[in-house]
Amino acid sequence: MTSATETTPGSNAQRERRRRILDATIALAEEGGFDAVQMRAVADDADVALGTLYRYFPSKIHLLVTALGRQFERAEEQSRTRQVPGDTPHERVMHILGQTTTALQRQPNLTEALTRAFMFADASVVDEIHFVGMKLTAMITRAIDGTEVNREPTEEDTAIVRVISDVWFTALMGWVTGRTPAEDVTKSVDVAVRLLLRD
Amino acid sequence: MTSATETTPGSNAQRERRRRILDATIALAEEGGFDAVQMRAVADDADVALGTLYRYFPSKIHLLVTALGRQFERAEEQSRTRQVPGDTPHERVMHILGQTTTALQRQPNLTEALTRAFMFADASVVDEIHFVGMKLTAMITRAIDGTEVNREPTEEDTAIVRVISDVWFTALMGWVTGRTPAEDVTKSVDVAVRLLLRD
DNA sequence: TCCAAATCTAGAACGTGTTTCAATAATCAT
DNA sequence: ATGATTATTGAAACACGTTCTAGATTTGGA
Repeated sequence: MTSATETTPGSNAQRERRRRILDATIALAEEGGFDAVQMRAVADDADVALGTLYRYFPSKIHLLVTALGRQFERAEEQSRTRQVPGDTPHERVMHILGQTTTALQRQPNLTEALTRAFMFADASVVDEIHFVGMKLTAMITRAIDGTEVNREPTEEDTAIVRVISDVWFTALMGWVTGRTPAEDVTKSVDVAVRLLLRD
Repeated sequence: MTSATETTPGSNAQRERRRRILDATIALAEEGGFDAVQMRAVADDADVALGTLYRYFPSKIHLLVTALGRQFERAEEQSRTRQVPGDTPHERVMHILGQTTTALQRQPNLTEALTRAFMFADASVVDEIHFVGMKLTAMITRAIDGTEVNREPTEEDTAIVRVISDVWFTALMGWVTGRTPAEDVTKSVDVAVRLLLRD
C-alpha cells in the first residue's frame, strides 16, 4: 500500500504529515491571508513540531508556493476535462482566465497569501515556481488552440502566452495588494489579449 | 530660507534628516540588498533614533518604495533632457527600456532591494507606487512618440504602455529573485514590444 | 527481535521589523 | 523670554520567521 496519494515520496505517516501541513496552511490562509499563516500556527494545526514543519518545508515561502502549486494543479486538471467554450482564441483565453480570476477572487485571503509568497520567492523556490508557470501555460495554450488537435505551440505562441501570463500576474498582484479594484484584473488581461491575439 | 531642497515640507533640520535617511537606505541597499537595509542600521547611519525613522517612514517598505521613487524621478528627468534615438517606436522603446534595464543591472543589490519592496507593497503605499508608475509611463510614452509633437496619448497607447510595463516589471522581478538570467529581461521586453508595436 | 540511524518532539533562543515609553530637546505662539 | 506643544532620543519590549538542542520515537536492516 504505497500509493493512496500517489507520487509523493516517503512513508505513509510522512505523506499524512505533509498533507496535514498543507491543509493547515490553506485553512489558515483562507481565514487571514499571508499574515495569518504563521509557522507556529501551521505546526500546531497540523499536529507536528515546529522543527518538523521546517524539515518538510524550509521556509514559509516554500510552504505557500507549494500550496499554490497544489491549487494550480487542481485548476489545470479541471480545465483539462472539458472543452473551452468560445469561438475565437480571444474568447476562449478570456473564458479560462476570467473564470480562474473569479475563482481566485472568491477566496481573497487565500489568493493574497499565495500570490504574495509567489512574488517574494527567490531562486531557492525555482522548481515550485516553474511548476506553477507550466500549469498556467498549459491552460492558456489549450484555450488558444481550442478544439484544434493539440499542435506543438510555435515560438510565437509561447511568447504570447508568456506576455499574457505576465500581465495577468501583475494585475492580480495589484488586486491582492489592494491597489486596484477586482474588475480591473479581468479588464487588464482582456486588453492584453486583444492586443496580442487580433482576431 | 525654506527651499534648499524645494517642495519637501518641514523645517530645514527635518528635510536634512529625511535626506540622510534616504541616503543611508540607498547606501545600505547598494551594499547588501533588501536584507541589508535593516531599520536599526538605517537609523544609525542616518544619525537618528529608531523611533524617528519610523516617524518619517512608517515601514521598511515605505522607506524603500520612496527611495525607488527618488531614483525613478532622476531617471525620468535625465531621459527627458535628450531625444530618444531610433527610427521606429519599437527601436525607441527598446532603447529606453534597454538602457534603464542595464543601469539597474549594474547595481544588482540596490535593484533587488527596491524591486522587492515594490512587489511587497500594499495599499498603504499606493501613492508612492502610483508615482513610480507615472514616471515609467511618461518615459515609455515619450519613446513611442519619438520626435513627434507630444500628442495626447490615446486609449490604445495607454493600454500598450501598461502591458509593456507589466512585462518589464515581471521580467525584472524574475531577475532580481535569481530565477532568470540578466539577458532575459531585455529579451522578454523585446518580444512584448514587437508583438504590441508591429512596425 | 534488536540495534543503529533517521525522524520527531518540546521548547528555548536568536534576529529583525515594529511598538511603546519616559526623558530630553527643539519649536513656536504669546 | 516663557510656557505649551511637538519632535527626538535611547532603550526596552514584543511578534514572528528561523535555528538549535536534547531527548523520545519510529523505522529499516541484520
